[in-house]
Amino acid sequence: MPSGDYNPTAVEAKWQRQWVADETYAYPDDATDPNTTFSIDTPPPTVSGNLHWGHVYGSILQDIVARFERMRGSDVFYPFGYDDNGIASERLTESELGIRHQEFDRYEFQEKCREVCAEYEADFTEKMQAMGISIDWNNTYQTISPDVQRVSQLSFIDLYEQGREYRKKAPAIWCPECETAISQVETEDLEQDSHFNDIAFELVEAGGEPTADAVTDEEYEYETATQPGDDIVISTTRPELIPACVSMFVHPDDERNAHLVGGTARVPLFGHEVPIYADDRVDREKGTGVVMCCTFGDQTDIEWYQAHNLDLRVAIDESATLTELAGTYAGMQTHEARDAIVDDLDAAGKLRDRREISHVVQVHERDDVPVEYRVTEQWYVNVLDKREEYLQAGREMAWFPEKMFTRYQNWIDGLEWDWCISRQRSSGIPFPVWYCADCGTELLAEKRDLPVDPLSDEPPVDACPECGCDEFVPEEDVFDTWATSSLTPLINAGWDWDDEAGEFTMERPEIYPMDIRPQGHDIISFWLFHTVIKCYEHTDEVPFDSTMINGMVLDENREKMSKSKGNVVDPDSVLDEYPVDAARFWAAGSAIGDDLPYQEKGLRAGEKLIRKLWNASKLVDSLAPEAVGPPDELAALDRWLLAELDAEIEDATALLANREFSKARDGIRSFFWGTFCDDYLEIAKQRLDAGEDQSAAYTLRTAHERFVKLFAPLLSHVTEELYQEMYDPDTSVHQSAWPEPLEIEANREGGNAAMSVVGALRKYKSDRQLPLNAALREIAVYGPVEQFTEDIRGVMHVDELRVLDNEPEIESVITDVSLEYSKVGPAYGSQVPELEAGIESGEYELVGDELHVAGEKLGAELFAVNRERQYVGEGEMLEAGETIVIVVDA
RNA sequence: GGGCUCGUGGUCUAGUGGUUAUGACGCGGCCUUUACAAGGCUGAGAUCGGUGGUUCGACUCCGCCCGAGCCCA
Repeated sequence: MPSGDYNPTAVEAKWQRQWVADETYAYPDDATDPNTTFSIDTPPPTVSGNLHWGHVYGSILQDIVARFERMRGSDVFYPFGYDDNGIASERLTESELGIRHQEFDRYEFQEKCREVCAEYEADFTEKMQAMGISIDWNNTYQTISPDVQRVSQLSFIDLYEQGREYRKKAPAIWCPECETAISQVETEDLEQDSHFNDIAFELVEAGGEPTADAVTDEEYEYETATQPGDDIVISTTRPELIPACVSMFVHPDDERNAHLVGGTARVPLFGHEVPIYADDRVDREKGTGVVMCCTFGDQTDIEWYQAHNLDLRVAIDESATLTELAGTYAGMQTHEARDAIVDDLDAAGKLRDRREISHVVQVHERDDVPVEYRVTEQWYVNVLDKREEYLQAGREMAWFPEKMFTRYQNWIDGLEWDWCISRQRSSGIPFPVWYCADCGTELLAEKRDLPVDPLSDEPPVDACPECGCDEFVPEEDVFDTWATSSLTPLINAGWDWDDEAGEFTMERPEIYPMDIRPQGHDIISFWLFHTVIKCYEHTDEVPFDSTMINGMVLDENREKMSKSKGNVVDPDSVLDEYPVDAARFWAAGSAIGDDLPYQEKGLRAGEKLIRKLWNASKLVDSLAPEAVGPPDELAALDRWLLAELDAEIEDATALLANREFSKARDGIRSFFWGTFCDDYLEIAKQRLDAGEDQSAAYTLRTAHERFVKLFAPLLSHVTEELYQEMYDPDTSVHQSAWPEPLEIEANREGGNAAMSVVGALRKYKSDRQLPLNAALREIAVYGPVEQFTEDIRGVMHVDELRVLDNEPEIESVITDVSLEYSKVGPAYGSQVPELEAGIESGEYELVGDELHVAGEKLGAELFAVNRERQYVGEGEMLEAGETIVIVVDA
């Protein structure tokens, strides 16, 4: 039985261990009915570091949903995965061991990744279990495991067979540090200090005659080139790219330089001649109006390369080293070459100016190294051709909150590239592909053989079906991380290929499509999108019935947490100090989709609620220690409490079903604290102290058990302790049934009136600095409290309470007339100010139940008369809403 | 630069056209009612980011501006 102070440290740890040992949250083996399963597809955390506060927040929100749906009777499928293939995990391994992947044989490096990830995963698992998240620990996966590799390769082959993948040699975004292609979504902007270098190219031949304006433009820093041999000055932050220069551009509206179009210029130091074109993608705001195009400095260069069919001059290789094309600079790193070329330009008199600027560069998000653009052969998934269909797929999901669908829509609207899924990395899932050494035909593995590794496995044929050649080149690339982590619904459902039947199958068809996909709003665009479209292509079904989008966790000052700012909240130190249930209370304070600042006072408020629940439970247990059956007749106050609780249960259920955690939490909390503890419990205590009272005992236990259940999804540990101590030592509260309304008839109006009488008497005593248990000799009440007089008397220590049949002697003075604007507005429109002026100046009359003002007659429903009531009889009158309380004799 | 979201007492937050704007934390005052003083009662504290507009009426709808977050360029 609950006694003493609540000890969360011991209690929480006890249940956490027991839940895991008992497999309390295991998904039943025999579940087969899609209508009674509730499946959650959690995005597996990328194994790239330790658990952070954002994980804590997101996990708790998922867990609240899981616990709520479980109590509502569903077989909840709540798996857990680790995303441990891909660049993030490789980089973790490199930094953890202080190595570079290039230094090792591929398999050796993979082994090291497995070892490092295993340590991090074990630690992560321990922490998730120490938060009591109701994950089914029998259903876990790692994206690098052989069975997931099989799913991933099956997905590749299926999409290939559907004609939705292609291999192409094209400019791709490249990380020179990781030495791999990366996708657009893996880049981010970074503000960097740099220099603008004004470099003089030599005009070889103009395309036409310059206008008079061109030559005399005085606003311009440099003279316009008009004659062969004149300087054309360009500004660039990347002078090391001039060996890769293939053309120059001016804006079509640029009259000053219009004559250059069609001509050619000579690149300084390198001497090659490049054509000059017009293109409206030239930024006229920055630089000199003339720009160079190199293959490749940025995305515009790629667009120009494709639009104007330019040459390809590759001056930078996969490791950001200059190539032979760079002549004497070959072998230098880009930053070395940059300095050397600037020095040489200066020496040659070609450097006109050099000034410091700060500008935004595209970097790889994993290492902040500026990306390059390289023409390489990569695999792509078609996405651009089905935008409308994928948008429709997104529309078919329920979005919590709805407004987040816009993110998905904007992402699709802005798509410009197909999805590059190949990576030139060591540790990842291999493409199940070989190429004919002779004709290049693509040969895919047989589905039954998966997973395969082309580097060690043989292709499925002895000779090329196209040319008969018997030599094959294995594909060395591996899949992009998201090519696999976008398959989690299929991984969870046990998607596979039945070779005999020649069809795809699912081990757990009842969980697919999955009921909910929770995630942060930052990953809607790539992770959610990719998951929706890939699963949709494989199954012709949208993989999720609903998606729940949580906001970001911010620091106490509402700023984003980041290591560089040093404002990161460490979960371990918070959970050393506060119970997990307190963190759960804090997390449940979020409106879904909104960002939530970490607030220590939020955790303290959680602690207070836990303590209040514990203490109230102790009192309930001491007042009604044994289970009692329903009495023949429930007292009016008990019916009132249970009916009010019914209403709260209906509200809370609807709110939780709609993932409105904050409102559900605050509603349950304030009803429990205010109505149950402050109002009802004080009275029930009096009744039970006075003697046996089956009605009160039954109501106390019934209501309390329902509170324990209502709080269970939110405060999962303390409720488990209370439930098993007080109600059922053999069942977890989390496996018990969510409360249904009892639908007891009650005089709710009378009960509420009685509570306002109690409130008024408390205020009366408080105002007079009396103790709350001070006795009052006699009071009179005018209001519907007949059934509650004994309750009021007991709790407020009133000797005599009379209920008045008639309104007591009251003199009322009209203080104001207020209009019912929602009715007056539509009816009188622009006349409203006249009515208001009439009331304000007192030029109105009350005739019967009509208000005559400004020449209009307003019916009773259009206004209300406010009166100040003054009691003129014996004793003192207190206001208690509609009810009147008179303290006749204190 | 573009899109989306957010801006409400000192702090966090409810409130999408109509009384006196919700609650919590903090703050002031009072009260030992044997579950809880980490409690109870009560009080003060907000020109609802700014500015124009629509409307009889705007925290709420629209335009612009400022600030923050995310995504994209």
